[in-house]
Amino acid sequence: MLDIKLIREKPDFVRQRLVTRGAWEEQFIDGILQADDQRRKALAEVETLKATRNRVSKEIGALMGQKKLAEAEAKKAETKDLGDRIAVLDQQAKAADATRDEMMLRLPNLPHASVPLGQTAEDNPLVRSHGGKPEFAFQPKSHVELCERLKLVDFARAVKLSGSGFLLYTNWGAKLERALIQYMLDLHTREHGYTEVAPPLMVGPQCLEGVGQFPKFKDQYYGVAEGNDAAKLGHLYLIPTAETPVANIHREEILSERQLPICYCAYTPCFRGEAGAAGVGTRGMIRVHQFDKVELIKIVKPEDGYAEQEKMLAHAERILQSLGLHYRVVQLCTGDMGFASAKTFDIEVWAAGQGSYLEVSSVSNCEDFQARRMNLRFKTEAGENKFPHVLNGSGTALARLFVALLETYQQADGSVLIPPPLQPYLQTDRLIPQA
RNA sequence: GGAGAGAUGGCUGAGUGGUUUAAGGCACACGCCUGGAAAGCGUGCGUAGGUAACACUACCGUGAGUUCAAAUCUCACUCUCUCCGCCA
Repeated sequence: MLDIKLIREKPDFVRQRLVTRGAWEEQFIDGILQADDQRRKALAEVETLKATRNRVSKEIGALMGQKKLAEAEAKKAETKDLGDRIAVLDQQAKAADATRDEMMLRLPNLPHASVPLGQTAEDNPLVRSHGGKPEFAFQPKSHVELCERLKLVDFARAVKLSGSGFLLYTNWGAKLERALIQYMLDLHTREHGYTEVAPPLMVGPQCLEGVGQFPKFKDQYYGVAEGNDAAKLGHLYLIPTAETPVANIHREEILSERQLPICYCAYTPCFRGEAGAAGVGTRGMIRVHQFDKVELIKIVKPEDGYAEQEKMLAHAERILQSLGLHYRVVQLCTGDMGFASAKTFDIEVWAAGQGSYLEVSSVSNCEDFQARRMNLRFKTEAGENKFPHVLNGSGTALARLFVALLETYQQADGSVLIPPPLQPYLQTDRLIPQA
């Protein structure tokens, strides 16, 4: 959520920044200002009336104490109709408040001044590239073929269980998935200073609203019902990312400055309806309804926000570097950024079988946008309450990383080499085709 | 699912209609005292809106209601704890 004071004082600046994102929501600004004005006018009036009422009520109390009942009754008559006017104005202020907030929740974050202007992913500048594309003396295979030959994923039976867009990892596939998760958690907790958490996989709507997934993208997530009670549908949602529960851990709290920065990492499955994404049925593991991810979350002082984002990006890159994968980092342009983000870097790993780069990480600083929505604050040494910056980054997403590993390390004989960091977890240095 | 108890500021804990616009304690900050510290003493110390600054307004789980006046009375809901049942 944006600061209402900023909208009030610099509406044109806010409008202009929103337009750089291609956000049609800038049209809400006039409505917000109008509702805000109505709210403030109603409040100013009703507060004066309440002050009067409080004063007279106190006088009545004093008169009753002195047994001056007649005078007390006279005073009561005096304030009799005050209550009705207060009720009406209270109602007006509340209605204006609700109208304002509903629109405020629909405004995306403002891009940081350093974010390049652009409309689509085509306009995202390359930041850097690491390693080079692996070269093969043979035609590299797609992960789908490799998975089938190595019996790592049973695509057909997953469909039988849950429909398209789900994966059934088998044998070494399941082990490789688990090894990757554990390797990444170990690296981030041991060497990058993150505290591991294992959050709930179902959350209430306030968490989705807190990080900015609601209300705009409400139709993209899985709501769950308890038993056959359809009335309970929508009380809980399957998390689309660990960001949803983990960023909300300290919602509605006032942290002390000494606690910052708070750094969490979490492994969770992620559930996404991907409504509107044409042909989820894209063969393979690249776009699925459920995938695993190790997520990084930081809550930091505003002045540290962007330095911490660089560090988080380096932490995610370290995973790919240590696994010997070729990747590139791009910065998202204004038009391609997510709803809550002020500045985002994506990491894309090279998938030789696809002949393309796959997004495996997105590292965003949401500044105080989410903190405002969650009412998450910290108290400075000077005793002032401020909103911290909240950062999230994938470190990294599985499925696609799995794809890149297989396609990068495939050999002419159909086997796949396991890079050294994963060997202790798997107790093998290669996967060999099954009979 | 059944029965009971409860929800007050960072914590603890008083408060059953009007000097409570939340007592006392702990913790915290500053000062005095001290060679230094502890103890002791003094001052300050919730959140948000509002103001140049005051004033003022709201908030005692949430939402409605009664009243001139609600932490306090009424109703509904939510959550927590204890016991029972079912269950991995």
